[in-house]
Amino acid sequence: MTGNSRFAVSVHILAYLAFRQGAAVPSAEIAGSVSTNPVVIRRLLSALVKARLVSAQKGATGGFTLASTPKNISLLDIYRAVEPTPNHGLRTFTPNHKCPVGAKIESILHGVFFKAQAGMETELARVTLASIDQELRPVCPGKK
Amino acid sequence: MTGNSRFAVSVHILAYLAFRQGAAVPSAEIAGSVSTNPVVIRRLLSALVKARLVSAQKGATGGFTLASTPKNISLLDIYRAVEPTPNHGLRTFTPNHKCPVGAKIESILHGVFFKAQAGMETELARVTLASIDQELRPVCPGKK
DNA sequence: GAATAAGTAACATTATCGGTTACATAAATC
DNA sequence: GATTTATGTAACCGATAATGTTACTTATTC
Repeated sequence: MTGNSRFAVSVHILAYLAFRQGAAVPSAEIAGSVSTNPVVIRRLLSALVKARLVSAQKGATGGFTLASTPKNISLLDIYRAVEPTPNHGLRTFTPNHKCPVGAKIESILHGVFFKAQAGMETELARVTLASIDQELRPVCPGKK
Repeated sequence: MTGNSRFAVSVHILAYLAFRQGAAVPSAEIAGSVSTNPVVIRRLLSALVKARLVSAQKGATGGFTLASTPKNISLLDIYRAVEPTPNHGLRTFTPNHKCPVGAKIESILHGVFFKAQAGMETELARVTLASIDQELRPVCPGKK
């Protein structure tokens, strides 16, 4: 969870694809739902395609579709596809190794962050696209 | 966990104070261990003092000391003191509410992020300054 | 009153992110 | 096969945020 909206938008994208039930959806349509530029959507979809969560079809009648069933896609899958390796602020953190504290704190912090990250990912792994789709659908049951 | 190093540096600061065992430590000394400017340290300490984790003393012989024993300070306490309310990228996320997906996804994501955050905080709550101090100390057992 | 140190405002620098334009590539339809 | 539609990316701009730095005020000790 850095400060960006990549993960949030990506979940929105996949939720939208699930909602459209297998139709080939162009980036412009998704952008309309997210309220952003189609290129922003395509950038994220590029990562999601590489992670094999989504399939892309070029050309007229082309667009994006889910690569597996919503039940088989967890939010952790999405998170890992679009979030760069979490650095948790250790990017610019270079303590003074001549100090006994500075020398050891970095590896200690790595351990802490690893556990914190694992705790978060456990929760993300519990949620599937199918469960989100369920939350989404009841409100508009007749949608094609 | 945003993208900044506030939390990492803050843990370093408090670990340093624990290591110095009750001595009044000036910001310049801490800055030497962290390898940064004393003002950066004081800025974070300002938040830590407000959260009652640290006491400050002005003037000659002044400096900072822990406000409670390392055993009673968890990393979650530190996290909450220095990290602004986590927004997880929902800051700039304003989907199209006219779309059935855009209308509901925001509250769904809030729920997801809340759970993910809770999973992370549970892990941070498990770690105390005392346990970090223990990891730090064996290497230089004779330090005053 | 001299020295030390916290507290804080102000500013510069840099990095990152989101949005945008532009263009190449590919596929379907006429 | 030309037109249309859509993905795939590169390139750039502007806003925002984080970090470092200078400078100055306030408070305390000696």
